[in-house]
Amino acid sequence: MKKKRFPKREYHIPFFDEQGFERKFCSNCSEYFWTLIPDMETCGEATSKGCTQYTFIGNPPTRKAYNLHEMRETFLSFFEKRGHQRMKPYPVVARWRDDLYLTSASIVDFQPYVTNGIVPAPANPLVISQPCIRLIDVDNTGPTFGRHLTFFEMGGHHAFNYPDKEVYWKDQTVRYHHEFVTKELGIPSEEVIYKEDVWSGGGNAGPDLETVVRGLELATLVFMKFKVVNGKFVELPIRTVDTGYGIERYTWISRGTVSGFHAIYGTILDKIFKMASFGKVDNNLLAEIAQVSGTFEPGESAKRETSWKKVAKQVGMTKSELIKFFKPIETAFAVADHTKSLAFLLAEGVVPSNVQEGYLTRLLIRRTYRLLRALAIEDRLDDIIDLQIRIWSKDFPRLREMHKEILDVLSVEKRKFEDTLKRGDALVSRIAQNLKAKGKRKLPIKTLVELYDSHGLPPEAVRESAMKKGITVEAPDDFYKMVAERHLEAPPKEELVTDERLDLVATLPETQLLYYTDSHLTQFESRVLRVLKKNQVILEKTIFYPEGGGQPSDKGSFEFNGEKTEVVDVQKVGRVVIHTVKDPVPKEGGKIKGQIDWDRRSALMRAHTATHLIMGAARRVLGQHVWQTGTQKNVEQARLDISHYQRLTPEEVNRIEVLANQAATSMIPVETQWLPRDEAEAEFGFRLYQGGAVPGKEIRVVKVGEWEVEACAGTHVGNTGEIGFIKILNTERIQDGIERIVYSTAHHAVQASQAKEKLLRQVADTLDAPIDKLLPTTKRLLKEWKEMRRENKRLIEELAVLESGKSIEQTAITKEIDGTKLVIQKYEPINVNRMIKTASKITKNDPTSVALFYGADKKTARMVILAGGSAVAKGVNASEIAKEAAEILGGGGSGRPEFAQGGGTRSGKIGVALQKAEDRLRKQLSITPQ
RNA sequence: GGGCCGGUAGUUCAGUUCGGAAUGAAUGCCUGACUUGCACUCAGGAGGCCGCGGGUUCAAAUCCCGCCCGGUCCA
Repeated sequence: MKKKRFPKREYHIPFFDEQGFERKFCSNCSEYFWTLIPDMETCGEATSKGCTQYTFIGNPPTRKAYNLHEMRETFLSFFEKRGHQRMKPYPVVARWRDDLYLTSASIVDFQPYVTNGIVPAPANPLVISQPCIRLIDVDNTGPTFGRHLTFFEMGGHHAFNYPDKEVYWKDQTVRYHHEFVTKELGIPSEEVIYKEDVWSGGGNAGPDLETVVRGLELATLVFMKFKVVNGKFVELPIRTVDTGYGIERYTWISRGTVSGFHAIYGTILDKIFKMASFGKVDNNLLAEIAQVSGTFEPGESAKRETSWKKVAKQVGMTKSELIKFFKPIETAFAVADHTKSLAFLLAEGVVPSNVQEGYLTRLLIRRTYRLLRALAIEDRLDDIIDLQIRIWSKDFPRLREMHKEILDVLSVEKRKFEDTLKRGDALVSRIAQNLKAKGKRKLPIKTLVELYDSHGLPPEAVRESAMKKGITVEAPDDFYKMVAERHLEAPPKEELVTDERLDLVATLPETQLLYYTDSHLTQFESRVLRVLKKNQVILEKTIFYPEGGGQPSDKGSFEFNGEKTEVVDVQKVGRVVIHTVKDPVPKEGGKIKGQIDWDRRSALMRAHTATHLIMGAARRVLGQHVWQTGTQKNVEQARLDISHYQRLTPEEVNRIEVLANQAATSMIPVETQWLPRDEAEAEFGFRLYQGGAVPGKEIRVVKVGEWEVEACAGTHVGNTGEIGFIKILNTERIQDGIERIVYSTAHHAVQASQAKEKLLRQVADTLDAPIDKLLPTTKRLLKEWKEMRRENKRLIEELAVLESGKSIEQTAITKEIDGTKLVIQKYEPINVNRMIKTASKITKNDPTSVALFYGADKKTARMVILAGGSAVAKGVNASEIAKEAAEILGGGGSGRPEFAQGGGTRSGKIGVALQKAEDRLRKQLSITPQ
């Protein structure tokens, strides 16, 4: 595949000519780059293709050494002094976006509304140091000595160039960067290389320059100017300067330490080393490896192997020597990084679960746990997280605020994983035991895949357990591909529903939304603007709320020209509200008088506001990690799904219910207002986005006093007092980490309580006990029932003993057939259990006997045949007898030679069946030579 | 949101493929023997709505459908 390239002119800026930069072609990696050194042959980046090595280890090019805090501050104030407004960092969880879970770059903060022009930039130009999490680099964190991290800060200075307002573009961007690294940091100009590249992501693209110093890429200067449409580049109206300065990498290069982790995590890394009892690490050797670590190819395991070999050769070690030395260090590196990611994720209130960012977090926790286990310090996870919180909360105080919750969530999650591993160990042991019993020594690949997919056991864990039982485990290279294949059978269906009505309404004016002007309007008049197919009516204005935000649409009626029609559904398409009506349909241009079903609407409004109250209550009871993950309001009941890391206890539910009702009876006014997006975010924070990402320039903020503030498009009561009464009916676990709360309001809540009371009364009536004695009565009945059952069992046993003795001879027909005693006995009413027990006793007492017991009523006939040991030895086969005799009864039968049963519906034929059984028995005895 | 695995004695699990006695196993518990006592060992015993509700069948822990609960993988 040929690499997409932009022509030279996209990169050729006046600054390069002014300074004497020349464009060169790297003979090694075939990339173009700009440099001040005329005879430079390779690009100067320490890539896996081996263009060069790192030359800053032990020899930093900057004027002084910075720590992370200093480097961030230096970066921010440098740009602040040059006209950029400093922005506060956004959360690492991108709640304002529905296309991303985590903040992976500084530009993410301003997408899509700023970059597509819907919302003006909060400042222009601006500068920010944005904490980012990139789990895509999880495998490369460690082996590349700090080049890859799951957690890093991206320094970004951004400029948004509008058609009518140019801020700055390529030339100035490069000038800023160059000034920063040379003047501010003191790196000599000729040490700075600018590599040409093509950037694309998130549907946008543009040329970019990677800046490289002494082998290490430090920043990427992206000039976002295209939109990718069907694989082609289309010019964007707004051109965005999107720069990414790796604050950690600048810190590293300024210190010249043996790894980036040493530069960023100094004391934390020391402590991890100490916990893992590393002793003295040979830093000279480590530095040697670090210098060539650019060779390390990010990516899958096959490439990794060759990378190890290459690195080993360069430092003059064998591969296994290298691994033995470096593997634990690499693991400690990854631990330092991952635990920082975790601290930030959990501080944002992410709850580990099996969905969305919760799942990513769970994977990271489990991975970290395994790394710690490899170092034999899995019990120190808390201590390390604690260190991270202490160190970084100086710059990010939220970490400190969430300290307790972070550790709580972590301990629950850790316990869950330990349980999984313990269960897994037992399971693998049993499987291994079975394999050994069958004389096998290898675990089948299929089992290995299933253990991972169904039980969450990675191959290493399986190997560990299986080895103890002497079973070997080999994981194929394409193991995870095989896991993926198991999921291929049901490919996720991709539905791309484009509403064709969007085109139809595009030319129409925006519908005036009267339900926002006054949510308590019940009637209105409007002109009919347009009538579409299928009775779809568009008005100038409406009080009908269209379905959205978990709130169903209003219903009601239109009156026009003395006629009346029913409104059955209301949807919002684009900026227009579409009412679906029954017949008759009003005419375009005519007037209608509309009325909504107020009982329905007011119930929905109460439910919606109640949802906000419960949300506020849940957060107060359970903690700051509680977020809304879904909601649905209906007239009779509503539900709210929230993130929480444990099952809700009945006590917690009661407390939530009490708090929510207190909020309701406190008569809190509900205020709604439209605010510019950035203003709303600034005032209320990202907690606004409970219902997920909200589109648009202005967002509607619904504020219930100090209780709860959310961005919400729904209709609400004017005062919480209107809700009256909230009753939580039920809670259930939707996913791991997501609890659903179901509730009703006002008279629906009363009705729901009454329904439960009715049930209770019915139970009481059935048991003929008063309600307040229900519990002891039920307990007593259950106890008695158990006793009776036991007594019944005992009696059958006792009866069997008695009957199998002398007494049976008085009632049963006994026949002597060739030394075998056939005992035929009738049991009515049919009691199979009793037949079996008695027959069993008889054949045990007298092994020469065969018991043929039967019973029949109007509907069915049953037979039980048991043969004693010596009868079986003579050739008696009860199973055959049962089968043949039961056929006559129109049913079937089977069993073993000494025990069988059968039956059928033709109970009238029982006599014939018995005869058949006896015939068969005679035959069995006669054909056996004796 | 989709897939997979599981729910049987207080606990950990066999048994479900192919319907036919839960003589279930281990451990824990109780009683007794041994012992100064404990532990060990031995003998005996108690302990099961086979997750819930339907269906099929002469017969369901087992097959089918629905639900509940837990685990896990993927997006």
